[in-house]
Amino acid sequence: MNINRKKQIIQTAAELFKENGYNAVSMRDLAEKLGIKAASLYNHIDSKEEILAEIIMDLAYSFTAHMDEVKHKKKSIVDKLKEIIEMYIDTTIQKTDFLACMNKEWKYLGEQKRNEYWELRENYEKDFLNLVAEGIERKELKKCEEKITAFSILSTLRTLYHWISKYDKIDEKLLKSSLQENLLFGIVNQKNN
Amino acid sequence: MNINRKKQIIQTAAELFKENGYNAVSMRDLAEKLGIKAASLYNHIDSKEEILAEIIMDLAYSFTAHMDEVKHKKKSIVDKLKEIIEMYIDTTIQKTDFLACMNKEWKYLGEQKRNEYWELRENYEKDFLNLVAEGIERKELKKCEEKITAFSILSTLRTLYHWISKYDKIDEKLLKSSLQENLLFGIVNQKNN
DNA sequence: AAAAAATACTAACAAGTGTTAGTTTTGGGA
DNA sequence: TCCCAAAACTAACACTTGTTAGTATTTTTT
Repeated sequence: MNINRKKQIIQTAAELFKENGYNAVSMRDLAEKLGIKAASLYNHIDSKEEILAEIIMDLAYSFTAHMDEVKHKKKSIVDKLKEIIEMYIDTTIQKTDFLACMNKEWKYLGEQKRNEYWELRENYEKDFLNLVAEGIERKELKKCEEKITAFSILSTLRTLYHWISKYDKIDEKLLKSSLQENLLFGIVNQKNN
Repeated sequence: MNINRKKQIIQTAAELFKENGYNAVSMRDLAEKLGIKAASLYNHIDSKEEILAEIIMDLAYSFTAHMDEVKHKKKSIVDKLKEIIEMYIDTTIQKTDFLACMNKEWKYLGEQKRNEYWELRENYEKDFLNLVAEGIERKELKKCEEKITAFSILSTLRTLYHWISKYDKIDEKLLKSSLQENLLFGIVNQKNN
């Protein structure tokens, strides 16, 4: 069992799932893109569902790990938020297909993995929410509806893959600084008011 | 042919599509939720694809219509953006299921409708982008990467349905003002810097 | 070069898909 | 009450789905 072949299958599956959605991609589609027959896939993987789990779960854990790392750092809340944004952008650029699958196809994980994933996701959101709340307490952030604020930033980050795959050339630094500026400081020129 | 029955089918389909995705919902699933057999659906609709088109196309045109209306108004850019945000929130609240289908299932429209939809969507984005660009010109908005800014706001609006269906009680006014504040003026308390 | 292991293949399965044809039931207007 | 259209039904179709069994081929190890 060649592990590289398995990785290749998963990578190819991620591309297809991102483009067409998990349910619209058949094992025969996947096999064809790899130049083999569908049945041959089963020498390397157990099921279609397993492929999706392989795509999603590691990535989900890496987000959790990063959040756990950041939240205990001795930094301002604004800097923590910046770091989270930066990490999300990095991951989106480096693992576009995997991230797209995670954020739009997780519903099709088998029940067990889906629950596991969901817990990670909920905790990530809670941690994010807590950061916002703490930022308000410390008066680093304006008073605001924490849930709405958290949602709005996470929405942008989670769908970033959509825009990134539209353009083939991305100025990573520009993207990071622009997004941080927009999400944290807004877009209205307040000097003129 | 009772037109109310057709509307009922489309509404029920929208709920299912939003929840499980177009491809994961079979005509038998849809029929069952309506208390009939799958074949009976075809007394009211021509195909599964038609249902999706009925869900999406009207809504897409209403967004285009609203944008056409707003962009020629004599208002500040900030107020135009506020109005667009407000309209998006209204629609998300009133037609949650339809909007969810539009924003996450449009890929499964038949080729013709898909192209038609795509054009509307691209034009909407272009108009939005132009508003941002004009705002910068007029110095109402800060200098920024217009594309990134436009993307970031539209992302939030497009995935709002996701959050709204999580909570059953929404303070509409609060949601509108909070989101406008966050998206346009940012979240960082700049008085303290 | 022989043996073993990995990976491809063909063929087929049971179940599920959207849809059609033909028939029965339902319900409101003459 | 009879009629007719609307809308439900049963049965079946052709096709696609994920997956398995069994076999051939290729690659690696000895």
